[in-house]
Amino acid sequence: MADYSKEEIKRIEEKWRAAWQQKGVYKTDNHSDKPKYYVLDMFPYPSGAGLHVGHPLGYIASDIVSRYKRLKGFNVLHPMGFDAFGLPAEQYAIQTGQHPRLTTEKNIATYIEQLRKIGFSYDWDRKVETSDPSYYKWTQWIFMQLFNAWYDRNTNQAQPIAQLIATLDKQGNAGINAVCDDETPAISAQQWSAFNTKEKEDFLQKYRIAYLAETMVNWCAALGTVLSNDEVKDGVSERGGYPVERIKMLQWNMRIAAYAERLLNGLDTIDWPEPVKEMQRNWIGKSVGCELDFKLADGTDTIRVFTTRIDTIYGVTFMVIAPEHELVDKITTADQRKVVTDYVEIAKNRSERERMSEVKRISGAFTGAYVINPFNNEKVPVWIADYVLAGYGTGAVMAVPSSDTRDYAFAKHFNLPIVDVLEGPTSDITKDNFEPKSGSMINSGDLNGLPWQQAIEKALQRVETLGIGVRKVNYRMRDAIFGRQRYWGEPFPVYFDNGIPKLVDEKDLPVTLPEIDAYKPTETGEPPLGRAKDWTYKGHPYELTTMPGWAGSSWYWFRYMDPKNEKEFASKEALAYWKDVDLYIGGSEHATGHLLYSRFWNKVMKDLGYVASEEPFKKLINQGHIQGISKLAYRVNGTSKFVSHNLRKDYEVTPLHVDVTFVDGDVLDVEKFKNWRDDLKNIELILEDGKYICGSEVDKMSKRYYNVVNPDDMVNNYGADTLRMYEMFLGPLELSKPWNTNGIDGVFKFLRRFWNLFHDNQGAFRVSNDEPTRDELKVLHKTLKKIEYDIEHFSFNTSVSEFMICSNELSAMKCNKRAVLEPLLITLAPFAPHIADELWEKLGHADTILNATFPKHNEEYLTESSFEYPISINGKVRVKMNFALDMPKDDIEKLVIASEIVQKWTEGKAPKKVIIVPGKIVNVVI
RNA sequence: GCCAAAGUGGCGGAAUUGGUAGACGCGCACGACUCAAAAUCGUGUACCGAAAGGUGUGUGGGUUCGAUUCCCACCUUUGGUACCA
Repeated sequence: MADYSKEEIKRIEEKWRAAWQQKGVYKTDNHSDKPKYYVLDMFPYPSGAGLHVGHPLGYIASDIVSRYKRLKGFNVLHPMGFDAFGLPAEQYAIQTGQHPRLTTEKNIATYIEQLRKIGFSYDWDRKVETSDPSYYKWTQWIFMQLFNAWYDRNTNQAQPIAQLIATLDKQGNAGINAVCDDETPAISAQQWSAFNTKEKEDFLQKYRIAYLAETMVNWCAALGTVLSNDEVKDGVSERGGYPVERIKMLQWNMRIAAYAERLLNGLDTIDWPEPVKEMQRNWIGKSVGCELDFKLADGTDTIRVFTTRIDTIYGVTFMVIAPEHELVDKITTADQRKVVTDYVEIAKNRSERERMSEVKRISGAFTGAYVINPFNNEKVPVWIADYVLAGYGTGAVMAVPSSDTRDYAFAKHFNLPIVDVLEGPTSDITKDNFEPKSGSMINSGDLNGLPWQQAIEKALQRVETLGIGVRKVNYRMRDAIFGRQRYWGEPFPVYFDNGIPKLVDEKDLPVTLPEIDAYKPTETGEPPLGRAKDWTYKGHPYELTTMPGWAGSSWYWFRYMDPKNEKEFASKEALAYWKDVDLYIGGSEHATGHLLYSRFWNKVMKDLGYVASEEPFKKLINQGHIQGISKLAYRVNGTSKFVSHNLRKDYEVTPLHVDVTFVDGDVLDVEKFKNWRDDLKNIELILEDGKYICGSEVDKMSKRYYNVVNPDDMVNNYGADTLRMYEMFLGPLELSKPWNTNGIDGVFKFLRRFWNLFHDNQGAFRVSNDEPTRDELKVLHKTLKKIEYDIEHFSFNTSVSEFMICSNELSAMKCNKRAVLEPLLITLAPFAPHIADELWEKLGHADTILNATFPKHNEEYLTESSFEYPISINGKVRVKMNFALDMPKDDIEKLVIASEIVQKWTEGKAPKKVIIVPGKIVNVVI
């Protein structure tokens, strides 16, 4: 006899997971007549804490879509792998000496077992691990392609470096329109050929997409490595929260800025959440304007500024240059020298963090120099201030205090003149409604009277005619730093021959990580790889930094297409068949990191002819985060006493995170708590009503807060099917929400009720072959329609509701008919695969339900001949009346007006108006 | 500060194009079964009111026969961003 009991669930679920594995039902073929569908999850970093209930949220959703698409006749690729290089394993290695590979492998094994228990339809034969040499061989290979490429603005794509060299041989760099370093000089073919090997390579580095350069980097001393901009949050490292400072260093970089415009335009072609697109747009930060020269009043030099508001040039009352600007020293006058030097010194030593926390503080110094405004020949003073950044534009701005809030604040603070140049209702900077992009020009010579947009164009033309500047587009996005002074990452396929960086031969890939004695920098401050003994290539030293975490994840979706290929990163056929990812599910925290870098690498690989699509991920969905509910106990400061939640106001207390497994509701299990740690053995508790009540707060689910809920426990208690459906039932996929198990019983009961539809009171399987009634068919087809609609719209919480409604209705009808239950079971299979295959087998099918066909709903069963109209009076529903759907409006109106209830409200008078919306509503206006 | 998303019962949430607000589930209450409890099943459950009725989707206004849905202003929460000229 088979109840849907705890024991039976365990038996069923294990039975099917074993059967699926043994039969290889999730193996995906690269050859098929069926249309392809590629569903991808953002692969996890395998942390030591294991999977918590938040991780599977997106995986369950993608698994439902995968299974649904398969039932719909698609050949579905649904792989999983691991982003296995990363800092935590290395930090652990530094502390314990344990090789990060061992930690990582152990964690991956845990993850796989946890994932297996939830019944995902991953094709594990396609698993990738970024730290596996057979994988990072190809990460290195792609790096080599990037090293051997430059960006040609004429064709607007990356080109082989050999082609650039050929041009340099022939004509120097004249006529080359490339994205390259700013200070790249113009050279002739003669100069080029006169270069020695080192000079040639140094010159090429200014063009390569992967290149070495002295750049300002975010140096994190505590982690002993540099970090990319997206790894730094609020001046501290995103992982660990250590301070970060800006220093100059020779580093590997990626010329992602070359792709700024294409990365921006591509956003309009992909189906991604608008907030993510917006974040990428902001990150790219395009601004259109011009650069123009201001001559110094003494005629010695010119200072070039970048502005987007050339229309306001008559309002320029001073100029500001960055403290790091190259002309600071030169133009500063003798009597201002001390002030300026002092200021530069302070600005230099202010850490990034201080600068950020002191955004509101206004500081600066006058250089003593003046420049001439080329439009009106007026003399304006030149200041230095750290609100002007050296790295953006030209590091100099023409200050217009009447239309820029920062310039305004600066002018107010130092008592500098302000000249209004815009006139309009929102053009006054002293008013709250100030809007810089509004109004028409005043006090602006021949620009007077023009709206600001037209004034920009006219002023631009004048700049061009005078030959003092050019139109210019600037991007906020910088090139990405690509090296890390760490051990646990991909080694570069690069060695140094007399200081010249060279690529290893392709046949010598992969360059594997050498074994070292300790996972920290050398005594001389070199990266950990400096410890490797005899680690050379043909007698030359290797590059000692490793690639950043995002290297391996910037192309992994291609590897899944053909994961075992030893000759190519993926075969041409596999790439041609799978093309790109149809659905990508993951967290929005990757908006400006992984998702941008992946688009970048994809575009380079497309330019070089390796892949076909311009964009890697056609549709993206951000799943929300499941937060943890932390439990708090309150230690009375300086004592070994803990006070219960509601009494804590009377004491000075420090909250302590308590392991959530010690707490039932709000009540602390005192014994477990005391036995938790040695320092808690002898504590004294101040109770309320004889209990210790804990406080709660919502935190990230993390080991650190002792609030992690493990999916294994949920699977043991309720089964994987219940866990899967419950996570979907919690609410919309995109929403973040704290984990609580309050509603899980409801989902469990639903599955049992569903099971019971197939069984009699004694638990015997009993399904009848009788013809279903029209009502039963209506329930069935209504459900089929709704479930299909919901899956197509990624609204899984409402599908679970619909299943519940359907099973409630069929239970009430005591329907156990095969013709109804069988199609219903197929629609449930993507959500609850274990119970589905079990019942499918009991229905007499030899093959798994995965190979069934998703049933089509039939509108015929859903059409009604009549409708129960809500009759509202002045918009409030008062009564319901049933009318045939084809009844003429006039007849409905007569019957409604004549009805007792309406008569009561109208008091016999004729209503002002009667609105009848067929099939929807009747509204009587009185 | 700026950009984006979101505010609906005791709780999670539903309402697909402007058309019955609160589906579904949890919780709670009552009832059945039971010596009893658990489990299970059934009934009820936005708020005020005995009822008639009234009030209700963050707040205030507007458009409309009709607004959770559209428009304007504001408040709150969450995420992103940090002087980008």
